[in-house]
Amino acid sequence: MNKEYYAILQKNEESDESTMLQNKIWNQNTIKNGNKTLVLETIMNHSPISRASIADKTGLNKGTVSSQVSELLDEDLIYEQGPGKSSGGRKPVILLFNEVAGYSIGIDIGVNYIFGILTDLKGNICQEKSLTFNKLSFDEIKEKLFEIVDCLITSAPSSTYGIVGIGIGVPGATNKNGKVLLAPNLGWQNIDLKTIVENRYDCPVIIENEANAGAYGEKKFGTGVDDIIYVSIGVGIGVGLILNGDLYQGNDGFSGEMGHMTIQADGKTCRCGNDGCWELYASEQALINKADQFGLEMADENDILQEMVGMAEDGDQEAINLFKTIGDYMGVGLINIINSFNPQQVIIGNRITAAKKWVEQPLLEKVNKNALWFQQNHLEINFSELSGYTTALGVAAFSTENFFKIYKER
Amino acid sequence: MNKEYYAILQKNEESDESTMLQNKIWNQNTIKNGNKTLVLETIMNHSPISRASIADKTGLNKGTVSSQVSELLDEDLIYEQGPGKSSGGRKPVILLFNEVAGYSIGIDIGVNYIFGILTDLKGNICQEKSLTFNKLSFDEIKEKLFEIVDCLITSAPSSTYGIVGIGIGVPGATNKNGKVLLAPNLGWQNIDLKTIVENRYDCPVIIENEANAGAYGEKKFGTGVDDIIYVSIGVGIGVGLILNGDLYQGNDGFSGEMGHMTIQADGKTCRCGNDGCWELYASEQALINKADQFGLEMADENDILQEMVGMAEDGDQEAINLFKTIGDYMGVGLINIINSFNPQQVIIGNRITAAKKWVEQPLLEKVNKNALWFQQNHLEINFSELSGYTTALGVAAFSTENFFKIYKER
DNA sequence: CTTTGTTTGTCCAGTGGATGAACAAAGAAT
DNA sequence: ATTCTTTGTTCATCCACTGGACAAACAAAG
Repeated sequence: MNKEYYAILQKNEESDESTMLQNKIWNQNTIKNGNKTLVLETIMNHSPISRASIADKTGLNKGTVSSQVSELLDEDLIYEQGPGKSSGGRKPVILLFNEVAGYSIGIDIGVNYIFGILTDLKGNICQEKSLTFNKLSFDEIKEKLFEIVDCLITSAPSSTYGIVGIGIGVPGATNKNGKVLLAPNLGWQNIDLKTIVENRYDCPVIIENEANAGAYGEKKFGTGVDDIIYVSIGVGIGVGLILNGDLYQGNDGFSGEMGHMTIQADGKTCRCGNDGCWELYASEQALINKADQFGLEMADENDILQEMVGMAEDGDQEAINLFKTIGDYMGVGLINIINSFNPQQVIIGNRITAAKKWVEQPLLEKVNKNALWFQQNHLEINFSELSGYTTALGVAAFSTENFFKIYKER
Repeated sequence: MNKEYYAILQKNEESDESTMLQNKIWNQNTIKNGNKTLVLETIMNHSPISRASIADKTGLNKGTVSSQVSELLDEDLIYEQGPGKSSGGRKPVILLFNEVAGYSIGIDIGVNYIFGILTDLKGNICQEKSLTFNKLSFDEIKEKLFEIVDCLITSAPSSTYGIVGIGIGVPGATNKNGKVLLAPNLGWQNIDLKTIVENRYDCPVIIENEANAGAYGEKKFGTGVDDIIYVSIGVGIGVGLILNGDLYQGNDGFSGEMGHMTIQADGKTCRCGNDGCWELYASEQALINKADQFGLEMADENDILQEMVGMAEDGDQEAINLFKTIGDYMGVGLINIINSFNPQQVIIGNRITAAKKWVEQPLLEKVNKNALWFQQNHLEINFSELSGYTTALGVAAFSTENFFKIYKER
């Protein structure tokens, strides 16, 4: 099987040499766009705010701010709310970010569901739509996907910029060109999803791994710190890395495959060919492997977690102990992550959050006891609070960000 | 012992809140400095080069290039070599980077040695000086350090900018303010090395962890790819991370403590308190722990590696097998690193390179067999070829870079 | 109600840097 | 010897920011 994958991925070599990046030169345009972006960001982050306060906060000249604000008003990215409270002089004119100047679509494709949201430019959810399925082919899933996107597009209010982008998160490895190289749990291999979707809809499309999207979502809508590790634990384990404030994707886009990190060198062999992989001990796989001990040998793999949570809720001590063991092993992998990255925040997301009640304590105890002391100084370990929305919000935010990036570089 | 460390590090909390970064505004000065730097970098990377070629390559206007070149000549950062070969018209004037306009000092402080180099602005080594010692106090080491720096400064030819900076690499955890928080093998705790050195010499001082410095050295003087993991294996294991072309230091500067990554969850307990740490199996510690089996129980810890290498050289099968086992375990940790970071290059450095002959094959086999296939597509695994110079070159390059950074922001 | 001082936002001449075109110098090709 | 190329400088022009002047709007004090 591995050889097969290798062949698929080899085929996928694309000559990236063409991207010989032109050294960026600096001219009046650079400075104008830079300052315009600065003004826009100041308004986004500090509204309600007046022209005078922007000048004060950024250090820009009042005249400069005035002219940039005037252009932003023309472009409908901001609007004037009216006079604010005076502080002893002329009343300021309050400026606000016009978050409904455009809309973004975020799609989370799971193993047995598709979940889509429509957000405004600030990330507020305006509409959501989901459906579940079971073992569909790619073409069938594609139809479902189109159905959801169509529905979300239709529901979007009319706006200056319309749908600024579609972001799609998938449970698998994606490359920088928007191809899904491998999504084992969906049975996808080497699918050029970006092109397929872009051909149907007339807007930029971004394809991203589910854990990376989740990490970005947590960065955008969480506490906003700069070094965040998002650990997505479901049937497998994927990790999204926000380092120095940016998503780190790796040389080919395959970073964060920490489910296949060895934590038990002489342990059982994983389907990936390695021994003692973390996800054998700390993901749903650990539950699935013990399913028969709980009389669940006939259940669908996708249901076992829920069944076990039910049993634990009912006080089944064996189920609770199994969760405790899993929490302990989760801790082992998290220690590796913490010692490697010295992050400010580790966020655990995806389906395992359903078992938070039983895994959290053992996990925290393990980390607390065994991670290097100085790593724990400014460290937070949380379970995701965006619940099922993390991935969809993340990819939607990706698309919005991309829209502004294009705007900035114009 | 851990509690003790904790206290030390707790005390070290400094209010970083003051660093409320003023949003950077864009004005004519930004654009001028930006273009000037662009011209300088083009000359550094593509010399010999003429004004016309610079304009061509960068996209800048010929007039702009001319005026920037004129300033750079005034500042002595470049010089005119004379006329070059004509390609059918007027002969170009060849410009070259003036690498001897200043000098940088790089110091590598090891467990039982200090090694210092003097480099020009391009990183060419002009002078080196080293000495070894055994179990000295900090104050004694400090004196030795000053002695070496004094000697290097004296040996520097006179130049426009003189000594542009001193970089020091230490085997321990450093924070962003140049304090050595913890260097267990030197017995140092919470030492403000940067201030101490800066008070004696009138130039910027940079303190960096030895593995981070090594990573930077490999980036600067190696193939120059963007995602490099430098694995420094000596008595412990430290890792330096170059991600997206920049050093990643972590939230507090403690990234890369992968020596304490669990690879055997039920393994032996490490001095750090965790179980099954990588460095117990894949560093000199694995040798030291078996020293008595080879009749080396009386040897100094620092000499055991060399002794064992000698035995292996002489064909001692048991020693060779031990190295093979270590190579195999090195592979286990490298797999974790590769699956986590999807790097382009992994470089193994520090003392273990002495055993390359025996550890390399087992290591490569292990990685080849057990790392995810698609991670191996564009992956290189090398042993450092800068040998003992890696760390010193890295910190010297840090200092040079810092000089140019200050120059740019001026 | 009037006066005074403050705050907000606009306007405009001035400054600094990039640009394009013209130009001179120097050399190759025919 | 003539023509075409290439290189590097000069200069008028353009463009964005800056600082200061200014008017409008307002609060507070008398």
